[in-house]
Amino acid sequence: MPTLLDKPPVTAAEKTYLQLRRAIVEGQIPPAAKLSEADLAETYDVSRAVIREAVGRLEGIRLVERTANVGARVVALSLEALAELYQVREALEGMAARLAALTMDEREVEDLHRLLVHHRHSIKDSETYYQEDGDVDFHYRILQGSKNKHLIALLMGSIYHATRMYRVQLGMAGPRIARAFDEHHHIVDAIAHRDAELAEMLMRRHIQHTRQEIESKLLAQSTASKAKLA
Amino acid sequence: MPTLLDKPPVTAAEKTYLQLRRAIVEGQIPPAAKLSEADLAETYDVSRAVIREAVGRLEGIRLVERTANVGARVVALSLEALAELYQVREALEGMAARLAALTMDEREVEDLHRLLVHHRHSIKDSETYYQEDGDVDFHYRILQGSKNKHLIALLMGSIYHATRMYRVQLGMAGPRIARAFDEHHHIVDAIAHRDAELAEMLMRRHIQHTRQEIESKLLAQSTASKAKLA
DNA sequence: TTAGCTTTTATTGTCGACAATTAGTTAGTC
DNA sequence: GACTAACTAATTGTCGACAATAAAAGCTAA
Repeated sequence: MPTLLDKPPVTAAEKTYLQLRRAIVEGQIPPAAKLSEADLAETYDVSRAVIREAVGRLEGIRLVERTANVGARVVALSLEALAELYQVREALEGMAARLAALTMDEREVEDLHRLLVHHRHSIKDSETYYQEDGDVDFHYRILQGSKNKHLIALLMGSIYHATRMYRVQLGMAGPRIARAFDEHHHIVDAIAHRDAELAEMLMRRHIQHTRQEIESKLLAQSTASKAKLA
Repeated sequence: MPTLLDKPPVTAAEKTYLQLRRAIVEGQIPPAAKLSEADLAETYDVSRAVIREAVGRLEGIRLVERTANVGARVVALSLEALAELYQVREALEGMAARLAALTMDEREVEDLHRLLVHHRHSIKDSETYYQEDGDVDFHYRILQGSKNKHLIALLMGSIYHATRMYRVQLGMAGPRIARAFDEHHHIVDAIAHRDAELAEMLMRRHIQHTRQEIESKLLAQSTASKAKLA
């Protein structure tokens, strides 16, 4: 998965930020967990100042909530927060698809088609191969095609991490394969035809479906844990 | 203007953050200016650690860009950055209006109408009274009506500050009065009628018009400074 | 046993100092 | 005069220590 920071980190704070972000998103540090600066400083072998910088940045991308004089905590996952996240994502990625339809050049569109062909082969060869990476790659390409750095920073610097966090916690292998592929295909067609309106609409619908999938999984999980109590 | 942080700041870092943010948005610290931690620490009578926290937060809301080992600089204003900002704003506020149409209750909608009536009187009594505040208040109300905390945080915590910064630098007194009022009115009508689609469309168009206004002002200003050289 | 108050402990916020890096200045060469 | 290398100064990044605050623990009375 390409990231905004493909360059190696320069400062210890940045390196620690990346490490912490990964630990949170992948679940080593679970949702709602309290973050202790002293503990983390020991774990990562840096001073507390470095941890504070890193945690401050994690707060900025909404993976962490900080309370003055109390400390920082990983955000808790909830249906409400998920809905809010996906409404934001829908708006931003809809706009990204719209812009992509207007600004992507022929070669970029070709690359996108080629990516789809590649994904189709992956689906046939192995249903577990390239599932989430394919989806992420697809969205990444559209986003780059938007040519809007602000949009890119918002989605890749923040939204996508939160999205991934839900997936990891729900043990989701990746997005729906066949239907998602169809949706990808239609989106690319709209972009290729420079139909910004349609591209946006299809992307937004695609995001809505993804949201529904995660919501039902989250509901099923909380129902299952309730059944355990009975 | 109501802010997300109506409570007085608890920590020195937060207080300094608010002060710095204001200084940047209102132009006391101009765009592209280099920020010196030592100078700022002296100016605000705090330690450098406090400044670093505050500047880190300003980076998180994209008012400041930081380079490792070099320092921080207020973002430069440009046509390109303005376009990107407004594309993001359009997507988010369009979504906010859509959600407001779906979630605002009758009393909230009434309050919104009352606000419009109040604005109409302000326009008649004095064309300079409540111009920008009215617009901001309007958008604030819609945003609150969306009931999406993530959306609210993005717009009020970041986007609106950048928007204000452009206005201040361009010496703009506020938004277009008569036409903006009409647009506000249509948006409120759509919300009152629970027409989410229309509310979103009208809000997005409203934002587009605002963008065009700022762009032409920015162009006029850069043309004028070029004419001075000749 | 529970609730409220006080004390203790742990943690966060801020400080000044040292280490590391970059930008600016100066001297030498062509 | 222009360019380059070396040196110096300024600034940023990180450190450990102290101050301030909240949470936890302990004690007492009802």
